[in-house]
Amino acid sequence: MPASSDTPSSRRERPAKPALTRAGLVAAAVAVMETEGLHKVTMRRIAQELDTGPASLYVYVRNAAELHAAVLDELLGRVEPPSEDGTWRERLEKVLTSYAHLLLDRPALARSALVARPSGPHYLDLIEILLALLAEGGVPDGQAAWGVDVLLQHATATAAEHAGRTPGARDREDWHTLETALRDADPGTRPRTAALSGPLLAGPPDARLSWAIQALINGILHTPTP
Amino acid sequence: MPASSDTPSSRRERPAKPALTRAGLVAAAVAVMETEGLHKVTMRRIAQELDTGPASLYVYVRNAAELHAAVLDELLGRVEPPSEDGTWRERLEKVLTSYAHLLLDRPALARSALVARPSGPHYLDLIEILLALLAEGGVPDGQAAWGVDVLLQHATATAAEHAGRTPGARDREDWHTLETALRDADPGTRPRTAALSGPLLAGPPDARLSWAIQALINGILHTPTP
DNA sequence: ACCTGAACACCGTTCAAGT
DNA sequence: ACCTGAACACCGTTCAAGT
Repeated sequence: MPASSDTPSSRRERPAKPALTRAGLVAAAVAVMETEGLHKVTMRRIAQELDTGPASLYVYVRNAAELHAAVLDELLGRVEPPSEDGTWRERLEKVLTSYAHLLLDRPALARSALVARPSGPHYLDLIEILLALLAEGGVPDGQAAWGVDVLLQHATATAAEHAGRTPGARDREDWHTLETALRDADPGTRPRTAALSGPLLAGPPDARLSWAIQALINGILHTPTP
Repeated sequence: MPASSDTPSSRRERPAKPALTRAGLVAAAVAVMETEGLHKVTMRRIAQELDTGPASLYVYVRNAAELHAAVLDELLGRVEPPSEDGTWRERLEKVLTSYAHLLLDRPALARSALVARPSGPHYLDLIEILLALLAEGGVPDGQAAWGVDVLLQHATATAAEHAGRTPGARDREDWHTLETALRDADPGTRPRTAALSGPLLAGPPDARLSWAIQALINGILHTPTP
């Protein structure tokens, strides 16, 4: 620990540049993500945060994508573990909802989770938890294995999808465009869309997520693998 | 028009720079995407293709994301319409499979489809088709409306997910990392994962997609909306 | 081994100026 | 109105050189 030779708060109160480690790098990246969003988690920005040049980071991380993946896994550590009481279905829904909300609050991370192939320890923990709950519900092994993928994929995609809907977001317009396109569908050429524009757009995200999770569970439970 | 003082096919046979239009811009973008991939569809690259500067494109398109969305919608026009024969389930699966394969062949586009909020005419056509098929199957309106979202989301996410698995891909490693992480799961700490690592990884993409679509349909069919 | 300054090869977007 | 050169403010990654 070389953080020794400093007189009490010398130059500008900076806490004596700690040695660079992978953990420190990831921690800095998480901090920047929480305060400024994932789009600021760039090699250059994090390097600056750590008082070095971008080239230095490549000692600990293969590329920028790997850094984003590490940030994601860090966050996955905050998924709430299954509660003690309730049916397996309720507990399963709770875990997935907790996961979804984590991402719902971090739009850009949700989008990156969809595109990255997570493989960190916290992601593996999450898979184990979901498999255990499905086993508890008596879901056959093969269906459980394939089902976990579908469940996580849906929760992630939903978070990424609704991420743009928040007040201050850049891409609110995209939503508005789709909304009006559906609402203004011509009953002549697109009758079903016109008739269902209400339900297509209706429902708070939470209600839709909850319904989708239950529908997914029902499907997984009742559809044998080949 | 300063392109006048040319003798028949002067300088390098270039076919007399056609007037710029939105359609021409999108066509150029689609061409570049098909030949070089979406990551080459940048404002600068397309501008170069059209013999102009990047600033000129902003007359027809608000930003790069809108250009990508236009390319996506163009491609959605190639989804196969439902066949005449077969049950509604079979026809529904075929449409979704056709959609998924379109994206499976274009990794980067699949990823962008997941993150963009499509609202083009071809996307609306697709929604109409899916709603009609679900109606034919007797799926209640509310469930059909919410179900369409889940079905499209799954097909898109699956395409994006398996996109990286192709031979020449950059991110093959991501897959390999997850694969070995699952296969090497410690039976002590992650027993379910260790036991199911086979099924978790098994199955050709087509079989998994087909199973998931059927599971989704079953779930949608048997889960009433609130 | 670890670290880094500097460079390479790109981006998207804006804006003042031209036609 | 439409178009554009040039600039602004960024990127990721590599590499030769330093310690």
